[in-house]
Amino acid sequence: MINIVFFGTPAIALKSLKYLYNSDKINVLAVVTQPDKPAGRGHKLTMSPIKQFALEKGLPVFQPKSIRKEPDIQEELKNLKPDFFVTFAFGQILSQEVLDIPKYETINLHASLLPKYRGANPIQRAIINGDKETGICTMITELGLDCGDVCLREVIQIPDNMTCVDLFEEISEKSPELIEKTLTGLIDKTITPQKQCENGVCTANKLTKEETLIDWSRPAREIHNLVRGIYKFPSAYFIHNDKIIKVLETRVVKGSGACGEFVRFSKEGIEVGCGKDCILLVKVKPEGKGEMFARDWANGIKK
RNA sequence: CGCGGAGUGGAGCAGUCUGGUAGCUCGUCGGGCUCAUAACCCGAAGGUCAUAGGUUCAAAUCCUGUCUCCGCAA
Repeated sequence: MINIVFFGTPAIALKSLKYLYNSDKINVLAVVTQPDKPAGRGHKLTMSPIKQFALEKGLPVFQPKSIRKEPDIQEELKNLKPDFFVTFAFGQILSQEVLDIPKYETINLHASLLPKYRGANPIQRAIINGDKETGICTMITELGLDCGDVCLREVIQIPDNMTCVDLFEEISEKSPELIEKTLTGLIDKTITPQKQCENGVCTANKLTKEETLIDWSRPAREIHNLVRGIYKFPSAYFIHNDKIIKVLETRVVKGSGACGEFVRFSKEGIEVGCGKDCILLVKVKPEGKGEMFARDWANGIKK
């Protein structure tokens, strides 16, 4: 039985926690997650999906504002005598004091093929950049940003119209077993962590508001990648009559026209001119409205 | 009580300020035409205007409560 403490916050890590909780090789001692935060409309205090699960199962939950600065919680974790810490989208930087707590190592699951896309936003970046494949890695956590030695990796293909929701789903499906294999492999010494090749290093920065505004002078292909890369949150958008119009689904089509101009209305949607080719708007979400087909939206705006 | 938008035939919208016959762009159904890359012409069906009260001779429209959906922000 391998004793672990699970560090995680958002939904993508939930399947992994469930899997490890139900595994007969793993014993989850406790869960560490971000503090409850006001979220959503009305600013209701909301707990993370990870905390919700932990509460249901009666697991101890720790919610440090910053784990580095809370020796009390560190002490409590030490008393649990964990073999490993497992982190997956936890959202806080660990310190050496924290890394020293588990008997063996701290294992992190990172959603990219390291050393590519170290950092905050690997999943969406892979799609936005038009990559054909990405993946998941387990690694030994060290102090730097996602720079530790890699234990196991798994490649995931990115088909042409995959959205980041699809990719999130696939990653959350495939991660649990990879984590379990990593833990058992490290115990059996069948896994030898490999240094990351320093050549291919690149970081995946957080998205800025500016990036999510569609620039019609870009090639249609790039706009399409942006749209599917940040579907369905926060979504790429443009402004029409002072309203935010979010773009949820697009296709690249042949054609030409002035950048940002509605070139053609069809049964499929609205074709808009771009830097190269045209982008077909299929589904949109105008400010204050629900999701709708672009063709329906067009019915309301044309005079 | 964080700020704000919206609920009108099957879809997307206008009409609400300034109360007085339910309108537009589509879809559907029927008929006609056909060269038409959003086909075109003619016709029809389909709405207790989210919901509950109130004001009024008269409410989609003004007032009050409730429900639902959404954008920002975090």
